[in-house]
Amino acid sequence: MRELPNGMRDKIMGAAELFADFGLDATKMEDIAAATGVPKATLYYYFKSKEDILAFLFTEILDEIARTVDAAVASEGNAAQRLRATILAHLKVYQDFPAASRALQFDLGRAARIPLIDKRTDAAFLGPVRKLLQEGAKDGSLRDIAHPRLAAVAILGAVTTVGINAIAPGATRRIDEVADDVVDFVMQGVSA
Amino acid sequence: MRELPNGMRDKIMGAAELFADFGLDATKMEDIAAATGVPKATLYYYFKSKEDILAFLFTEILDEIARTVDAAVASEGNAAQRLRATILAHLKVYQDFPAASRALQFDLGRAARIPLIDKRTDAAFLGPVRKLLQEGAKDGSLRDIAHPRLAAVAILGAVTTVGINAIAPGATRRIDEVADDVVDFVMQGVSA
Amino acid sequence: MRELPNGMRDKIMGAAELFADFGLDATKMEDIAAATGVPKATLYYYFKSKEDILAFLFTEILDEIARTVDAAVASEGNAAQRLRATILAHLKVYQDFPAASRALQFDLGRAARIPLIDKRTDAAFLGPVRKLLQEGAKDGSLRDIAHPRLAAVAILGAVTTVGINAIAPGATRRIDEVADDVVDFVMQGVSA
Amino acid sequence: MRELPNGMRDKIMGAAELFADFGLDATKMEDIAAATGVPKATLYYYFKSKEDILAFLFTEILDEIARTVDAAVASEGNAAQRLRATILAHLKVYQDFPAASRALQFDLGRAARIPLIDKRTDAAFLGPVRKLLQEGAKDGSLRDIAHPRLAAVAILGAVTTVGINAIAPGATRRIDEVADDVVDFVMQGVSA
DNA sequence: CATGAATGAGCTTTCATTCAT
DNA sequence: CATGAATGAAAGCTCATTCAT
Repeated sequence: MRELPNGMRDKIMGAAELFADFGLDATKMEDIAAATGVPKATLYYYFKSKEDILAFLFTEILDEIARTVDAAVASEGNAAQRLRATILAHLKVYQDFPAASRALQFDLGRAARIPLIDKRTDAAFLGPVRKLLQEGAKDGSLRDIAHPRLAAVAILGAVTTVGINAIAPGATRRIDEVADDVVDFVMQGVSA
Repeated sequence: MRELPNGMRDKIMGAAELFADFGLDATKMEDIAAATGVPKATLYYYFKSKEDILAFLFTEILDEIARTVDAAVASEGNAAQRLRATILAHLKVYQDFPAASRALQFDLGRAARIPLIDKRTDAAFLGPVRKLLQEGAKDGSLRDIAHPRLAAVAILGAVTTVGINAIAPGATRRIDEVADDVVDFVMQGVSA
Repeated sequence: MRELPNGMRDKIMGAAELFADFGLDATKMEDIAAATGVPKATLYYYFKSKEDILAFLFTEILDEIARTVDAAVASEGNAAQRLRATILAHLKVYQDFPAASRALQFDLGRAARIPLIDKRTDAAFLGPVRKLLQEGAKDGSLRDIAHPRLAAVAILGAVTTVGINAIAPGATRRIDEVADDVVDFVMQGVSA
Repeated sequence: MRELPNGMRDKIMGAAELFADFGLDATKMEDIAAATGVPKATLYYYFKSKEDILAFLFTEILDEIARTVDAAVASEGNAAQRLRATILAHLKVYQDFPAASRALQFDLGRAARIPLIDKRTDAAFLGPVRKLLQEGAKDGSLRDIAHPRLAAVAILGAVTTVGINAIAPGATRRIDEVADDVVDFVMQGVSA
C-alpha cells in the first residue's frame, strides 16, 4: 500500500458505507471507484488489492479505537473507573464511525483471518482491558478474575454486539443511550 | 427449497466445514458438491441458490440452539439457575457443532441480513433470555434490569464471542473449560 | 415421435403461444409443461426433443395450410380465380391459428433448416402456386411468367409478411380486412 | 454499447457468418470470440450482451439498406423508376452483405422484438417505399393504392423473401439474375 | 404408460487486476 | 503520477434430457 496523498484517505473512507451494506465480496471495485470518485486503476495504484482497501479501512477504525481506548486506560481513577471509560470510549468510536464499524462487523469473520487485523484487535481492546482487569484486582476496584483474557473477550463481545445493534439501521436506542447499561452489565452482571 | 430426501440433510451438513473455513463467497458450488458428494445440479434442484444452502445450515444450527435453550429455560430452578443452564446449553451446541457454529460466525454479518436467520436468532436465544431476566427480577434471583432486551444482547455477545474463541483452531481452552467462567462473568460482572 | 393420445394434440397446440412469444430457445420445457399441463417427462415420452415439439406444431400448421390451399387450387374457376382463393385460404389459416403462425414466423430461420419443414413449406404453398401460375399462363388468366417458381416465392413472401403483420399484437387491420388488398397487389402489382 | 475503436467494427462483422449459419442462440460467445479474434471479455467490454452484438450487426445492415434506399428514392425519374431503383438497391445490399443479410433473416422473429431494429426496418425500407407509392399516385407512374403502407409491407416481403432465397447456399440464380423479375412482379403482378 | 427425481454439460456474464501511455 | 482500455479466469446457475419405478 502506497502512501496516500492528501484527501485520498477521506475519499476511501467514503467506501465504508458500501462495505457496511454489502460486505467485501459484494462490493465491486467499480462501486468503490464510483463511491469515492477515485478511478479503479488509481485505486490499484495505491492499494494492492480490494481486500487491501478493506484492511486499510479496518486498521483505520481499529487504530482509532486503540487511540481512544489507550487514552481511557491512561486516564485518572482506579481500574474500575478506567474500565468504564474504556468501554465508553470504544462505543464512542462506533458512534463516530458507524459505517466503518458496521463494515468491520459485516466482515468480522474474514477480518479475523487477516493476521494484521487480528493483531490490532488484540492491541486495540483485548490487551488494554486485560491489563485493566489485572490492575483492578490489585487496586481492589475489580474482582480477581482467574482468566482475565477470557473476561476481556467476553467484554469485547458484549460491547461490540450491543454497539452494532445500536448503530444498525432501525435501532431504537442510540449508542449514548445504551452505553451506561452496557457498563452496568459488564460491572455487575445480572445476578441479584 | 424442496423437501430433502433421506440422508441429504447430513450430506449438506458436511459442507459446514467449508463455510466455516472460507465463508460463503470463497466457497464454490463446486467445492460443496465435492465435499457433500451431491452433484452441483442436484444441489440446485433442492436449493434455490448457494446462499440458500448456507441459510439452511444456519437454520439447522439455530433450531438446535433453540431446542436446547428452550429445554434449559423450561428446566427446574429459579431464573438464575435456568439462565446458567441456558448459557451452558448454548455453548454446548457450539461444542457439538463446531463447524456449523464457526460458519455462522464467519458470515454473521451476512446472516444478519437474511430476515429468516435474524428472526431465528431472536427466537433461539434473545427471546428466551429476555424472558428469563424478567422472571429473575420477579423471583429475586436476578437483578431488576431496566432494559432486559439489551442485557440479552450483551449476554449473547459475550457468550458467542467466547464460544467462537473456544472452538477456533488453536484455542487454548475448550468450551467446557470456559463455560463456567462465562456464566460467572454474566452473573457477577467484573466489579469487586 | 410417438402417436399422440386423444386430447394431447390440443394440449400441445396450447404451447404455440409460448413459441410465438419467445421463440424455441427461450421457451423452456418447463414452460411448455406448465402451459400444456403435460409433465415434462411425459412430453419426452411422446416427443424426441424440444425441437420435435416445435416441428410438430409447424407441420400441423403447414398441413393445415396445405389442406386449405389444395382445396382452393382444386376449386372452380380459372387459374386467376383459384390463385385468389389460394391466397385467401393461406391468410385464413393465419387468422384461424394466429399463435402457431406467429411461432412459425418467429423461428422461420430455424424452420428453414429443418428439412422436413422446408419440404412441407414447398408442398403447402410454393408447389401449388407455381402450378397455378403455369396453368394461368395456359388458360390466359395470368401472365406468362418466365420463372414461376420465383414468382411463387415472391407471392409467398408478400402474403406471409402481410399476414404476420396483420396478426401481430397491435395490428391496425385484421387479416380479413387486408386480404383483398394483398390479392390485388399480387394480381396487378403497383404499376399504373 | 461503448464506442468501437478502429477496426473493431470490421472484426465484429466477421461474426455475421456465424449468426447467419446458426442463429443467435446457437452461436456461443466463445465462437464469436474465436471468429472475430476479440476476447470474450473484450466483447463484453464493448457490448452489453450477446444480443447486443446481433443488434449491432442488424443496425449496421439496416443502415446500409437505409443509405442505398435513400439514394435510390432521391434519384432521377418518376416514382415508378425510383421504386424500381429502390428495390434493386435493397437487393444489392443483400448481394454485398450476404452473411449479415442471412443473419437478419435467421433471427427475423427475434429482431422484430427488438424495438430499435423494428424502428430501423421501418425507416430503412417501409417508410421510403410508402412515400414513393404516394408520389407515384400523384405523378401517375403508379397505381393509386388505398393502403400504401400495406403495399409497402407486401413489397418488402416479396423482395426480402426472394433475396434471401437468392443468397441461400445452393440457390440456382444469383441476386442480379432475379432482380428484374422481382421488379416485374412488384410492378405488374401476375395477372394477365 | 407416465412421471418425479436427478444430473451432465455448458454458457453467459462478471470482475479483479494489469499495463501501456 | 494516474488512468482508460483490455482481458484471463472463473463460477453461479440453467435446462434439456434420462431413467427407475
